[in-house]
Amino acid sequence: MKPNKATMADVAERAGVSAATVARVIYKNGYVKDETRQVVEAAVKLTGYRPNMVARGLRTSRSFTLGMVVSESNLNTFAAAVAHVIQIEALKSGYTVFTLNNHSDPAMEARGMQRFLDHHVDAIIFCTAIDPANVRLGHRSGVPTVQVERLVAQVGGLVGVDPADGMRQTIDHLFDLGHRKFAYIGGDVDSSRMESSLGEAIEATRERVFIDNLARYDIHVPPAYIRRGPYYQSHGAGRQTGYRLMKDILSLTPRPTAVVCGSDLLAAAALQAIAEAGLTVPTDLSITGYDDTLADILTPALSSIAQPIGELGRLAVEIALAAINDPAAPLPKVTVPTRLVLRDSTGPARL
Amino acid sequence: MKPNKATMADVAERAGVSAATVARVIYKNGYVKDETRQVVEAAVKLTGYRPNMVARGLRTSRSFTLGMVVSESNLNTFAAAVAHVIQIEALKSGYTVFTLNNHSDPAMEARGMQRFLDHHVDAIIFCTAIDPANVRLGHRSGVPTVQVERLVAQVGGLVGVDPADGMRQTIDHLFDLGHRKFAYIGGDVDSSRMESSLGEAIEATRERVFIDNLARYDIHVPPAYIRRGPYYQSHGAGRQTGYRLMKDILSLTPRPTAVVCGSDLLAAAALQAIAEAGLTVPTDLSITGYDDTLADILTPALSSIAQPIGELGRLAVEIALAAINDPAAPLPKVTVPTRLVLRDSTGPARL
DNA sequence: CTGAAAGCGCTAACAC
DNA sequence: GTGTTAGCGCTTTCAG
Repeated sequence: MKPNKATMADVAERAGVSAATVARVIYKNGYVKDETRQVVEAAVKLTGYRPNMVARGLRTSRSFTLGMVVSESNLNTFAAAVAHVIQIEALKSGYTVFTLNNHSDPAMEARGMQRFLDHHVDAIIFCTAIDPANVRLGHRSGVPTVQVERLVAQVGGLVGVDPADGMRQTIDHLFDLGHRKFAYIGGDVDSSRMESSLGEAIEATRERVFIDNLARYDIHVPPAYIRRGPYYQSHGAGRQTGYRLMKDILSLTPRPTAVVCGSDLLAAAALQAIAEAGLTVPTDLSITGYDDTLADILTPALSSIAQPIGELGRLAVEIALAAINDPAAPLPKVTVPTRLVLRDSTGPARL
Repeated sequence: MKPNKATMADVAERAGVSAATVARVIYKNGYVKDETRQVVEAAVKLTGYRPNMVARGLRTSRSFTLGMVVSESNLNTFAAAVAHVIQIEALKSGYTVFTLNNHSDPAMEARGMQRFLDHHVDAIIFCTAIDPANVRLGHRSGVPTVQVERLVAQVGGLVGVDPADGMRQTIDHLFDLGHRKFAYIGGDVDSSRMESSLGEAIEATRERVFIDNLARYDIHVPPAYIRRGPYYQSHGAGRQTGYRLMKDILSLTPRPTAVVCGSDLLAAAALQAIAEAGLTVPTDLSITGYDDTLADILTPALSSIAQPIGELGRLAVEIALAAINDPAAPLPKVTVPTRLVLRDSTGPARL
C-alpha cells in the first residue's frame, strides 16, 4: 500500500490546472487567483500530496539536506548533545541531516564526506572534524562548512568555545576554598590533525588558561602536575585515561589538593582511582570536570565547566543556513563562553 | 572552486562515447569493449567524476539513504552506540543515513518521519520508536521499517533483545554471593506508546525475568521492593530517577542487600543515593546495571547486563537492506541474547 | 558492443 | 493569473 505516491501532475489534474500553478500555490510564489488556490489546496489534501525532495533537489540543486560529521565515542555525550541540537534546529528550518560518525578515523571521515558530497548536501557541519583535509575537501567542493568547538582547518565557519570564563570561575572557587596545590588532567593534542598555522589546539588553550589563572594568585604548577592522555579508551580496553593519570598524580609529593580535569569522562575515571586509593572527594581532594554532561550522574556529582550546548548547535546551523542562502558571504567565526556549574566535588582544602 | 562538478555527459564527451556507455562502465552492467572501458575509466579519473545520487535517486527511485529514528537522551549512551554501528554498517553497504532524534516526543518523531518520506529514504530503522503510529506510517508508505530493541507496532522487522540470559546470570551470581533480599529499580512503561496487541513491553519483560529467576530460588519479592520511574530526567531537572527510587528502597525494612537496576543510568543515580545514606557498594549493598555503557566509568564500576550492541546494529541494517532488495519478502523478527559483565559493584551479602 | 531517446518529478523562464 | 516548455543528471529500453 503506497498512498503517498501522488505526484504534482496528479494534483494538477485533480484540480484541473497545470503543474506550474500547483507549484505556485505550494510555494506561495507568483500570483494565484484565490479561487484557484482553494481548488488546488483541496486537491493537495485529497491526494495527500507531498513534494518529492529528490526531484526538487535535482532541479534546484538544493537538496535541503545537511551533512553532520560527529566525533562521538560512546561516552562522548557532549558531542552527542550538540548533534541533537543541530538536528532539531535543522529540522525547524526545513533541513534534514545526514549524520556520520568518524569514529576518530580520518579514512572513515573521508569516506563519509564523499557520501555527503555525492548526495549534494547543502552544507556540512563538523562536530569536531578529525582531519583538516576533509574540511578542505568540503570547502573546495563549494559546500559551506562549519566547524564546531574545534578548528582544524582555516576555512569555513567556526563556532568555538572559550574556556576562559569557566576556568577563571573554577580557579577562583578553588582558591577561595583554600586550595594552593593544583594538578591538571587533560586530553592530549594530536597536532598532526590540525593545520599548523592555526596556533593552539583547544586542549592547549584549556591548559594555558588553567595555568594563567593560577598565576594570578602567584601559584606555579610544576610540569609533573599536568598530565595528558587520550580522551577516550575504546569500550572494553580497560580503565579510561583519567584513572591512570590520577594514579600518577596521587603518587606525587606533595599531593595536590585540587585536580582540574579537561572533561567529565577524565574526571569520572579519576574518581575511580581516588576511591581505589582510599581517598574521598571532596574531603581529601577536590576535583572538577569539563563539559557538564556526565557530571550530574557521578558520585559525588561533579562541579564542572559547562559549554553552552544549545547555543553551539543553534549557531552552527544558523551559520550554515546563512552560507547556503548567500554563498558569497564569508563564513563567520564566533565564540561562546563557558561557566562553572557547582556541585559536590569541590570542598575546603584539607590542610 | 567547484571541481567536482563533472557530469556524466562531460565524462562521455571526454571519452568520446555516449553517456549510456559511461553508465555501463561505472555500474559494470552490459558489455563494454575492454578498450572502451579503459578510455572511459581514464576520463572518469581525469574529471574526478562522481555520480550524482540525487539524479540517480530520481531516476531509479532508490535514494540509497536510510532513515534512522533514535530515542537518545544525552545520557542514553546505549541508543547512541547502536546508532553508531548502524551508520557504519550502512556506510559499508553504500547507504548514507539520515538521523533524527525524537527526543521522546511523538510530534517530533512524526515530523521527522515525514521528512524521511519526503526524501524517499529506502528504509527506516527505529532505534526505539516513540509512537506506533509513526512506524505504521512508514510501513503504509511502502518503506520497509525495522524496530530495534523495542517493538511498538506489529509491522516490519524487529531486532529484539532477550534479557533472560543476562538476568539469570545476574541472579545466580548474587545468590551465590549469599544475597536473599532483592529489590529492583526499573524504567516505567508508557503503554499508551505501544500497540496493545503486542503484549509485554521490554520493561515488563525485564521485571518478569527478574522475578522468575528469583522464584527458582524460592525467593519472593514484595511489590514495595520493585520501583519504577522514567528512564531519563532532562538535563538540569535535578537528580535522575534512580536517586529517588533508591532512597525509597533504602527506607524499607528489612533493607535489601542487592538491587538490580534496569539501566546503567538508573544505577548511577542509585549510587548517589547510597553514598548520601553513608553506605558503601558493594560492602553494604550490591547493585547491578543494565546496558553496560556507563557501567565502566562509575565508582565502583558496575556489574551490568550487556546487550550486544554491534550485533543489534548489524542485524538492523541487514534486515533493512534485505527488505529493500526484496520488497515482497516478509521482514523477520529476530532476538539477540544478553549477558552479565562482572565488575566491582557486587560482593558478598552483609549478614 | 554502443548510441539515441525517453522520462523520473519538479521548477523557472517565458508565453499568452 | 495561468499554461507551456525545457531541462536538472541519470538510467534504461530499444535499435542498430
